[in-house]
Amino acid sequence: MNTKKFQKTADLFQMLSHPVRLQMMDELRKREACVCHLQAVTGRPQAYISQQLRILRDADLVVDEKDGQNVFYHLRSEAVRMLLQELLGDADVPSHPKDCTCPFCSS
Amino acid sequence: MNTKKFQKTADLFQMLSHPVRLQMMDELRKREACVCHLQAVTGRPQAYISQQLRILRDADLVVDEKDGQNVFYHLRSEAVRMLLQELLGDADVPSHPKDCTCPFCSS
DNA sequence: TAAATATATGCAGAGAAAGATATATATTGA
DNA sequence: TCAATATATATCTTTCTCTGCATATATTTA
Repeated sequence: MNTKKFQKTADLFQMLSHPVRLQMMDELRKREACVCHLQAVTGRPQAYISQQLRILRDADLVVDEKDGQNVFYHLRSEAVRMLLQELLGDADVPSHPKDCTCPFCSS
Repeated sequence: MNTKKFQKTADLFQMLSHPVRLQMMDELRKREACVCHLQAVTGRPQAYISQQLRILRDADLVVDEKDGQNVFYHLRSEAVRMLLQELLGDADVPSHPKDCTCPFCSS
């Protein structure tokens, strides 16, 4: 059935139709980031970020990579990166929130 | 606030995260189409199609143009057309359902 | 003019899905 | 042990989706 093709595409759009997930992915296209960084950037609690990351991981939109204490996430799909590029414009420089203790922010 | 940028983009994705609306837009990128054509293509009742078209119209994704008895819709945003191109592939030839009485199908 | 057709719109209700929040526990590494 | 993270669960609220039905309007045709 052709319906499946549209359903699959609709599911992808569903993943992306979420302001916080979008903000997280926008941050991720600047540079890989750990949970605490995304916490600081979005102002959301850790459990919330973890939940959204799991949703993104289950949808194959991000990949995680453990490095010592931290788990760093980065975008997986080049197509999604291009989508974000088209709709959000060029990637900004990475945020540098004061209340983030990740290696990037504390250095 | 930056939140608005993500919200706006999320709203666009929300519009697109709907299989029937996607199917309708997929048909529209092949050729302009009237309500009855989209009815035949999707197998949905007229009121349903009109409702979804209004949602798409309110989101500036489609434009309507009256021609005699029929109202023809076409895609408005080139960016959305490119999105569909990227995610759904090349546009197919227009559908030609038997139970459609529109000028294109009855000729 | 009367009837048929195409379309738009509104409303109501039911069910499903999504979102936010809080909490508790487990794992792992420094 | 502490800090970072993952995961599970529960609840509450909101939004979406679909359907059905009724109606209004404009246009075309008989």
